[in-house]
Amino acid sequence: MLSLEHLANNNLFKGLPAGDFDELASICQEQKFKRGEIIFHEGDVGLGFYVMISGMVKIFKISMEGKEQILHILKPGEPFAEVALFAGSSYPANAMAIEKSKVVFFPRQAFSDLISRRPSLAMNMLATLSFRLRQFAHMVEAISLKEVPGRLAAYLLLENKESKTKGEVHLPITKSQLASLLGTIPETLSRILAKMVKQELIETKGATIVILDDEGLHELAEGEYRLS
Amino acid sequence: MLSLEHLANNNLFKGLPAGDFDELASICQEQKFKRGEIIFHEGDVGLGFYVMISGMVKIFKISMEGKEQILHILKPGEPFAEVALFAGSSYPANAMAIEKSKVVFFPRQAFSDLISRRPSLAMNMLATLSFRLRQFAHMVEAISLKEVPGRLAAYLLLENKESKTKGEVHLPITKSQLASLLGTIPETLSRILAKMVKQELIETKGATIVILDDEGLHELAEGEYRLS
DNA sequence: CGCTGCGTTGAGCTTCTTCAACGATCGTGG
DNA sequence: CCACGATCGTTGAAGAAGCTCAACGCAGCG
Repeated sequence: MLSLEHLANNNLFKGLPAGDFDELASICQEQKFKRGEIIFHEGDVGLGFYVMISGMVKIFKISMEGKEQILHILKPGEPFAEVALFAGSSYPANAMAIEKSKVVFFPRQAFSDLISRRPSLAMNMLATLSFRLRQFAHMVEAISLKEVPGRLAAYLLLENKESKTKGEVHLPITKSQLASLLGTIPETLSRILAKMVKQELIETKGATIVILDDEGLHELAEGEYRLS
Repeated sequence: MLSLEHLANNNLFKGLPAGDFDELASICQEQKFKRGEIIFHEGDVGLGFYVMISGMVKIFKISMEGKEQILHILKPGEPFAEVALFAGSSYPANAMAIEKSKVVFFPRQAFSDLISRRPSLAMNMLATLSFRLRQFAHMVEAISLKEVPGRLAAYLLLENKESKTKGEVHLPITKSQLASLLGTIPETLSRILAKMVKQELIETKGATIVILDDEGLHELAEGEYRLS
């Protein structure tokens, strides 16, 4: 039996009767992954879904030529691979731990049973999926309609908004991974960071980025301005 | 009161007790839109969601410079704008009728009540959203990892698979709209179609495209081949 | 200490977009 | 029924953004 206190605060399980946690605990199992370990491949049969406990996981696609596009970076508390539960039965992308990670795995059938008995759980899951859809719509817009400087600016502003240290963004992932998340390659990202520094929009200290010109970044992100 | 026979066959409502249809009919309303009419704008408060009855609707984003990216093309039977029901309250993109269209509108609260009382409806909605997430993952992959010829080839093969007339694809939308759906512009699409014709992968007769080399298109779509 | 992965920079090239012009098609109103 | 305008589609030439390839510095870790 597994301690699921972490999960009680989780958005997905909010409002769930206490008794149900025991039932959940009896059907789920903890799994650990080392940095770089694959959790599942695209196309694998989806036997269940996961909730992050600690560490960090990336969901990504990879092309024939080896270029990678990260779809999500998952942090503690977030569920992933829920899609395989409700539509089709295979995972739509790959998942890899990008640091040592601990996750909880919920087998498909047992969870599906519970969800159909618990309207609040179903509603929470609907909210989760809807949120994901929003993120995806945003991602498609960014990749298709904005140039790399705009995407980077939007990313920095978003990270800054969610960070405690206003004005200083601590990149949670390597710059190579960030490039892949933004739909570009490390070389391009590096050049654009350099340009932003030269234009005094930001300063870089390794993995920390200091935001000097918040308004300038907003204009870049909105496409009102360019980094010529 | 509205006749909802069309909806009984709808995936979303499959398995719903007959009595619930009366309840649904009492809360929903029919709406008509002319070609080119806006159904809602991105950011509008989402008062409910829609199901297509007839016609065709596009969901799209638009950039500062006016470039458009189509996220979905909706055909009869498909629901849209469900996201606004469950997460946030605003529509995440714009919707426009691209032909004369009829839709049914379901107000938020009434539908939300019903869904929390009907597990099967909740499960169907989860399946719908999950399917959308898959589509989006696929779209991000295509736009980010494939070049335009690859995306076009993938589109043609998909349309052909879902069409009755094997080997002949009837484009359901204009080529300009198709360009926007594929994340490019009409000029580029036109040039690539011309190249594909020259390489005898396809033939074009207006809005009909004849597939001459199915395997060649597959190789293009998978990135194993290029249209040099 | 050396290896490996990360990050940076330069040069050249490919793909795609932009801008412009023009032909074809379609729907509509006279 | 024809004529007109609007939209759509095509093609050319030029330019820009980003990618590829290559080289190299650097840091962390075994």
